[in-house]
This record gives sequence, structure tokens and C-alpha cells, in this order.
Amino acid sequence: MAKSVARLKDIAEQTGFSVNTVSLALRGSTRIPDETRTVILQTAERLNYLPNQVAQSLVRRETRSIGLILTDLKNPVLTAVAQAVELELSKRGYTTLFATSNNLLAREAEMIETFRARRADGMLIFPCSHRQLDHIRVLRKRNYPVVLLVGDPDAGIDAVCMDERAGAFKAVAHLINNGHSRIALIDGSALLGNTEKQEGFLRAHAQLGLTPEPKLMLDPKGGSVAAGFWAMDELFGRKLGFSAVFAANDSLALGALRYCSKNGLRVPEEVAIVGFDNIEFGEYAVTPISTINYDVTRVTQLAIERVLELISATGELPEARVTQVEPELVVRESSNRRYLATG
Amino acid sequence: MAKSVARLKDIAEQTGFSVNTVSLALRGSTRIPDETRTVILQTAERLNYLPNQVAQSLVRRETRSIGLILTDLKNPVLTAVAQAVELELSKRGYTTLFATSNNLLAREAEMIETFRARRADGMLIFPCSHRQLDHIRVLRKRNYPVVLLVGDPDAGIDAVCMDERAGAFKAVAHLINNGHSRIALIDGSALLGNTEKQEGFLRAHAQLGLTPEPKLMLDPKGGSVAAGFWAMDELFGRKLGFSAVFAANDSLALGALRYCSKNGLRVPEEVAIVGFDNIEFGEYAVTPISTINYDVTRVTQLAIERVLELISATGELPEARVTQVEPELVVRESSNRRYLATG
DNA sequence: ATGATACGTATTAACGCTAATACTAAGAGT
DNA sequence: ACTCTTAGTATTAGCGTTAATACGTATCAT
Repeated sequence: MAKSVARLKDIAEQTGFSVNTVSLALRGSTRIPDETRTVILQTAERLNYLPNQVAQSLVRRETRSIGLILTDLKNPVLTAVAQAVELELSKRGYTTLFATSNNLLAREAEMIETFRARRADGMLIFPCSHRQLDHIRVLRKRNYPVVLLVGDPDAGIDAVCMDERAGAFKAVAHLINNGHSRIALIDGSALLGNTEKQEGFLRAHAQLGLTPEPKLMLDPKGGSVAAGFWAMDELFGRKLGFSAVFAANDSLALGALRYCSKNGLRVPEEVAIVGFDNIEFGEYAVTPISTINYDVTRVTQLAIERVLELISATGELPEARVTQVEPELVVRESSNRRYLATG
Repeated sequence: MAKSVARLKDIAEQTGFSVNTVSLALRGSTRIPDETRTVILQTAERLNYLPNQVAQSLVRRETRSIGLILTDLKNPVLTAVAQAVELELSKRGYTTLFATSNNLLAREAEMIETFRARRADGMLIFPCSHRQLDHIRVLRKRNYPVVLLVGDPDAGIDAVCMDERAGAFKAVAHLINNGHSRIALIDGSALLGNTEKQEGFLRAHAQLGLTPEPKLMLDPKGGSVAAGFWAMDELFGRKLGFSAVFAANDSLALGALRYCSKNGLRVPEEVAIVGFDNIEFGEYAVTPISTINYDVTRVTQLAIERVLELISATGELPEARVTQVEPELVVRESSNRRYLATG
């Protein structure tokens, strides 16, 4: 805290009014006549007074701050979430307390406690695991406003998220409808319990009469471009044959694309690729990447509205509500034979 | 704030001890015998007690929070900064208050006031403009610990940053030494007063006996991949002839690369490209992008150390100190004819 | 003149915590 | 028996603010 900052008391002493009068004047109370107010305002200005929000928080019993916990910021979509949340919250007079869990459950729990100790009015959490949510559920049970950014409809916790299952389904169905029957999946999140994309992958196969090859479902051990590159190497090493890849995010997809271009495999002719998230780097890749659009603005908007709704609830929190945003397939060259034929 | 949380007073009432005894016990004072402590600890546990940091901050006169203001998070390097700062600070028991200025000076000033009102113990700022720093200088004058993440050696404000001038110099000198004499610059930051890269560009020309062409120095109006693409279109439209491009960041460079591949221009044979920041997407592009490495870890580490140093200073702050980290050129295919010849 | 009614301002308590100090009873020293 | 410690706990004040209430002093109608 800066070494010595002006307080109401200092203004009071300099103007001769009481602390309370100063406080009222600065807050624009009608009980204070203009003359008095002017003197106080000028003195406040001169002393560079700024209300101490710590003290205000204590007495008002709200901090006007929201905790945001993300897994990491390497994924541009989470980055976009962070920025959108911060912007939207600051518009509404809230400050964002920020933390990353680095996909460690222990750290996630720790950051939740930190924010609770700081009396954040609510939290937005992108949990590492979509299944192990007990530590968050317990918060909600104690009427703490929390909104998850991934959704398990039966978790009993509010959530606003993309429908990843539906997104994955659309991506894979698109590949199947384009004639692919042996499709690889690059997605390591199932190991963390986040099986939505895998489920969409499997359901698309089932619904369109195909049997997926388990050995084509690979954990890339990470979500980076490098991981995607590595995963392709591994997949080809298995010599099982496949003509298309669905990657759980665009970074992985870009890694896969890079593998292809480095090894002389034509995309989409020899290998079709579909990613997830719709990041800008995918759009401008050598072969623009088909993907599932992640509607960051909409998700964050709804999530913030919900958490503020929970904050303003008096007494018990309302029933948990899960809002899934329907994702949209963006077809680009990396998966579209026709596109190439005509374009 | 959660509706009703346990306070010291609640523990005091349930155990029959005074509030002060409870406080001492929970903080591990030796004046409290084990027996008493155990009773208090158990009750605290049962009531799910967590100290109210707002109240603690008020009495301790420090919040153990640091404000982090970045321009935006679209640039992966700033994203990495955000993550590194948060991680490092949380290790040291600090919380990160996060905001983006969106390159608007007014918003930057506003966020500074917000953090000051919240009594952040210090701030790390990536200012929009490297020249208009009065609103920050005034903070420092009042002994508020601030460290900038870009450095103007004469600003009178502490800073830890990459030496962008030196980085740009290395990039352009590398191109010149590779035989290029007409080099385009894609960099819009000079308009904001951030002329370091432009200066490095000019100095490299001067030092190596070349005259830069002013019409090849372009403001892309943004820092995105799309902006880089647009900039190349614009540059070629000018029909001035050039064989190399230095882009102020890797996103712009990737946009330039995409323009080339879309228009059948071979990189590096027809157009050499060097970016700045060394983001992963550049490494895995069709033609891996040569770039200037931004040592995020080192910069954030030093910046955090410095701000904590300032925070712990008693009385007047020490003299401002600017630490510039020497950047390193990373040569990849996009600028290296030899690489291609031998590889 | 006399209470009622404003108006402007001050006083007091509270938010949840810490820190300094004060108290009480038991045990030690002489 | 008498102070002198010491251990264990309680009391008080204070951090900077807000909110409720109290207090004067004019002003007003009656």
C-alpha cells in the first residue's frame, strides 16, 4: 500500500468538518449544501484523495471483485475469455482477480480458497476436471456465487459453456459426411475426465454407422502446437491408416497441419483436419483450418450475467442452471475437398 | 461476498474464549497452550473459518495484491506475461488484479486509479504509449511502487523490459547481412510513441550503409494476423519493390507469410520475413518464422523482484532503475537462404 | 411566545481483524 | 508471608469507511 495516502480524516481536519460530513459530501448527499461540498471537494482534490476500497468493502460487505480461474493461458480461446471477462466486469465496476490452475486440481482448490479469503463476491471457473467438482460444489452449497465455464448438466453448479459434445459431433459428422471413415482423434482431456469431445466423436460414428478405431484416439499430452505435431508422428507410426483428424483444439490442429506439410502430406487431399475453437492463427494457416467456433463473447456475457444474478440474490441461491451455447462448424480448406475443387 | 461466513467472533462465542485469544491461536502464537489451540482450531475447521483478508488488509495496511495492466491479450507474448506474473506472484502470496487497457490511454489511467483505490501494494504496467507516462510518473512521485514492462531509460520510472531497439536492430541487420537492401517494416506502434523497433530498423540501415525507403514503413493498424495480411497487400500495391519484411510481432509476420503463400510468393526466396516475440505458432508455420525471442520468464521475474523491492522499501523509494534484457535472434527458414540450400 | 419542522452537522457504533496493554491466578524466590 | 514472575487470557483501541441517530439552530405556522 502506498506509504501515506489521504484519508477522510485528513480532509476533515483540513476543512474543519467532521469525517462523516466529508464522507457524505464526497458521496454527493443532498444533505450537504453546495458551499460545504465545494470546500470539501477542493480539499479532497488537493490531497489527491481516493476512497479506500478496502475499508469500503469491509463496511459494505462486498468487494466488487470477481475471481477468474482458468486452466492456463496458452490456449488463445482462454486468453480471449480472460480479456472479455475483464472488460465486461470493469464496465460494471468490478475488478477481476485472476489465477491459472495449470490443470492442477490442488492449485485450483488453493486459488478458490485465496479468492474466498479475499471475499471475492463471486467466481468464474474453468475447472481442470469436468468431473471432480466437489470442492466447487461445496462452495455453492454455502451459497457462494460460482459459475463454471464448462458444463456438466448434473453437477448442481451453475454453468455457461459451449456444448463441446455437440461441437465435436458436428466436426466429426462433417468429416464422415465428406467420405472419411477412418478418423483420428487427438484429445488428451478425457484423461482429466473431460470426455465431452470424445463423446461427440463416438456419437457421430455411432449415429452415422461407423465403428471408431480405439487406437486412433490419442492423448497428445498437452494442448500445444508441438503436442499436435508429436501426436501425428505417433499416429502415423501406428500404421493403422486414416484419412482425417479431429483435434480437440486449433493449436493441436496446427501442429497436425505442420506435420503434414513437413512430411509432404497434402491437406485435405491426403489428410483432412478439423480443429476446435476457431482461433485466428487457424484461419491464416497455409491451409486454413476447419474448426468449431467458440463463441467467447456470448459465453462470457452470459456467465457474467449469471454470476451477478447469483450475487444479487438474497438468501438462498436459486436452483443451479446450465446454459449450453450451440457451437457452429466453420468449414475451411483443411477439410473440404469441394472447396479446393472449385476454388 | 458470501452471505454469512464465520468470523473470529463466532469461534470465540462457541469456544468461550475471547476474540483475541482465537486470533492468536489461529496465528500460532506461543502464548496459547496446545490444549486451547486445539479446541479453537477444531471449531474453526468446523465452521469453515477463513480469515477475512479485507479486514486483515485494513489493519495490516497492505493488501498483498499487485495490479497488472496490459494493453491487450491478443498478442501471445502478453498472454505469457500475464500467466507468468500470476504464477510467480501467487507463489509469493500475492494476488494479481488484472486489467487490459486496450491501448487506450484513458482506460489505462482509469485502471490505475481503480487499483490505487483497491490499495494494490504495487503495479506492473505495460503502458499503451512509451512516451506519455505522466500519469504513471505522478504515482511514483508519491512513492507508489510501479514497474513498467517497457522501458524508456529517461522516464524516471522503474522498468524491466526487452531491449526492443536492439532486437529490431538484430533482425534487420540479419536481413541486410543476408543480402537484402530493400526491407519493409510493418509496425504501427510508432504512432503511439513506441518508436523503439522503428529506431532499431533505421539504425541497422544507417550502420550498414543503407538508406531505408520511407514508403516501405507501414502502419498495419493493429497487431493481428489479419493486419499483417492486409499490410502485405498494401505494400505490394505500392509497387516499390522489396525482398524482405520485418514485422513488429509474429502475428503480423504470420499474416505476411499467409499473404505470400496465398499469392504464390516463395518465402524466403522471394520474400524473407522476420517477426518479433517468438511465439509457438511462428515456429510451426509452413515456413517457420525467424524472430526475436522475447524472454518472458526473465522479464517477469526481474520485474516482480523489482516491484517487491520497491514495496518493501521504507520511506522514499530508491532511484528508478531500468533493466533492459538483451534479445536474441532466432533464425529459421523464413529468412535464411542458406538453411534452405543445405536443409 | 411556542412548539413543530427543517437543515446542517456531529456523534456513535459497526464492519472483522490485529496489536498493545492489562489483568488474574498460580508458582517461584527470599 | 511477601513480592516477583510468568502463563494464560481479556480488554481496549485502532485500521478507514459507512449508517443510524442525535444534536443544535434557524425558520415557520399558529
